[in-house]
Amino acid sequence: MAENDKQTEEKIFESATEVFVEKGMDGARMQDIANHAGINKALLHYYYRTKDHLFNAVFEKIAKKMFAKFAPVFDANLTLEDKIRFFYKEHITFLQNNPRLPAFLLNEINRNPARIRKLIQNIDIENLWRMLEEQHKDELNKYNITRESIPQLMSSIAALSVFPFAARGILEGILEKLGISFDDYMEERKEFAADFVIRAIKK
Amino acid sequence: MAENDKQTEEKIFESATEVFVEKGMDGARMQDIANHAGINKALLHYYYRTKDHLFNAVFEKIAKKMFAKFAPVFDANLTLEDKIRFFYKEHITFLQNNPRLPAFLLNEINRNPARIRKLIQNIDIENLWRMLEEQHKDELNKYNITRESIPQLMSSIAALSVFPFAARGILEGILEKLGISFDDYMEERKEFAADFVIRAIKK
DNA sequence: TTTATTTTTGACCAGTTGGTTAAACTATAT
DNA sequence: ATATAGTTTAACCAACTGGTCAAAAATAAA
Repeated sequence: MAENDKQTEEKIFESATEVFVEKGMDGARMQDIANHAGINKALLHYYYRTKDHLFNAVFEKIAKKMFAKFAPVFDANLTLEDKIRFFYKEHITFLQNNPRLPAFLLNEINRNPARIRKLIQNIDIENLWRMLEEQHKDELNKYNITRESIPQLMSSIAALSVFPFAARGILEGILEKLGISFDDYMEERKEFAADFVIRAIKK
Repeated sequence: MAENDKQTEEKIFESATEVFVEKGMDGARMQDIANHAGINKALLHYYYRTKDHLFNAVFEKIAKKMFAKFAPVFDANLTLEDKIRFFYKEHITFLQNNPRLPAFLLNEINRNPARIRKLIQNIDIENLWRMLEEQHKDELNKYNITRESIPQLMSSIAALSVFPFAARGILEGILEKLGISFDDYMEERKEFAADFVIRAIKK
């Protein structure tokens, strides 16, 4: 019964995602995932042979979902500054809805760097730079952006939105003492980060 | 024999640090730590009653070491811009020598946010702001820094140096395709991050 | 040397974990 | 209805894990 199949398999996948994201690969228990899905533990192994298989399926989906959020920026028909503003609005909103993803991904990537390599291989940065150069060739001379500085710039842009979520546990503690909620801080950040980057790259 | 005591206890602590940082609390095995220290597993429990005790000791020491690196910036007798340059030089050099610390700390903080709260409570941010205001009262009007934007600014500054290490697994993969080594990227970053921040805060 | 104290060890244990298996159940096809 | 194939379960297992304990070894005190 393909219908029920999908239901069960999906239920397993969703439960696994929740448990893995919260506890990490090492901390997650197959029994937890089974309970969470309301099924027998053996059924997990029926659909996904091992814990590793299940984890890899979950990890790959999440990683792709995360990377996909960076893509739209490059084909949007906007000025460079508006692209930056657009990116932070979109990306931070996405992370607000999936606040545990950064910490999960960073941790698992660190635990097994090889796993992410396959996904990275599909990214063509040279081409990315060419697109950027073409789309903004007339306004690019107003900014401190060169082909050489792209890695530094890109990682800085990502850092400003990803880091606060990855470091939420500390940040929340500090903000609390100042009477600021993490949500307010993050909402404010959409604009702050964009302004920050724009000023930093302006000649 | 207090002499030998210290030796053994220290050897355990160092081994535990290495294993915990590499594998995390969940991934670390007491047997691994014992092997690493060249002693019997029961001896771990003799000095540190449980895995939790041992982990907490390790975690607290590392967290304090990490936070301590932020402090010198506030009492150095330098202009604001030089303080920023000084910070990145010092902080990134420290992380170059302890490249796994960011991922470890972020992960464990995320796994148990309560643990870090105690350490944060000692930080007086209001006082920090007062110091900054006093030390740089004549040059502060040249920058876009207000009491309200301090959390956004501070977290941004930290993000630029910490994030690349936390995301090393991804970053290294991307840099590799461009023929850049992580070490070169990180060395370059000491200056890039400082310039980036300084331009971003300048009026 | 003898005694008392501390440090270190090997053997062991109970609980947990990922994974297996044979049987029961369900749905589809003949 | 009955055989067939796919789905789900309860019971089970071997390996592993943190932790214990009594005895041995090493050190200090008498």
